[in-house]
Amino acid sequence: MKDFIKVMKAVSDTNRVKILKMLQHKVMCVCEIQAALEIAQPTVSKHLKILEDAGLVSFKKDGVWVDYYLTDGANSPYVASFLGNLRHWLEEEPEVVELVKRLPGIRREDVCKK
Amino acid sequence: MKDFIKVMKAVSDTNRVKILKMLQHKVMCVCEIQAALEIAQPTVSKHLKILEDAGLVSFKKDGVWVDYYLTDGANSPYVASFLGNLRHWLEEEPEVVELVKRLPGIRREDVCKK
DNA sequence: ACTATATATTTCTAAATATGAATATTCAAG
DNA sequence: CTTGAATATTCATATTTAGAAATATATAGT
Repeated sequence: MKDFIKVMKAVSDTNRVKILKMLQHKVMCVCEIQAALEIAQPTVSKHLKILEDAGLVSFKKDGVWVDYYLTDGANSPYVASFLGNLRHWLEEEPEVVELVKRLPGIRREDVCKK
Repeated sequence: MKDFIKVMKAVSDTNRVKILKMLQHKVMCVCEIQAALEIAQPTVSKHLKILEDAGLVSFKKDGVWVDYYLTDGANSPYVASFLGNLRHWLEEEPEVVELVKRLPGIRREDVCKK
């Protein structure tokens, strides 16, 4: 039950859902996500930790950058089911459409290293 | 997005998930649910309202009693998908197994009207 | 109409949560 | 081994949420 609730709670926040929707399109580092969502960097890190604890995302370090990506949900039926459904869910949602449209223009070379 | 989050939040609470799991087995009135979960009656009513707002349950008045039951999720893909999955999810969960086992013994004739 | 029972609503409190500012850590480059 | 950039952690605060006690509403039976 604990694991189940953890996953559901993780996907009960708008910003976290937006992160998942973006990660459907490409692997992203923290500062890219930050730029896309326009929220503070620590807030992004915390959201990512919650998503990771739930088994929804994972990361790979690449130098200074930390690349986050969607998991395959192999160790949680809830995660697997959710990520599968999310592929077609919220595709028409204005906030998501807008985000995804801006996604190609958000590259770490431009966005970070201010 | 709003509706989506509403459903996810609704299913992010242990007691509400337990209510849904019980309603898979039978229609229940508020005092039966209260007896099963052993929490205060206003708390049960509030949980039921949250579940209803999310489209997960509905109710039918029967005299003084209010019978709650699972919806078919017809007006929300999120609800439909979730309730479908929940049928096989958490079936082995000790808390749920225990609850369901006690379910036949919880009848309004015995439980209410103290 | 009066009473008793089932349910809903209001109100308050404690705990959980999202957020950002400040700070710490990590890592690559010089 | 410093410096600078990316990320994580800590801390404080505002909002949300679960919970129950008190109260209100509704309905059946008398």
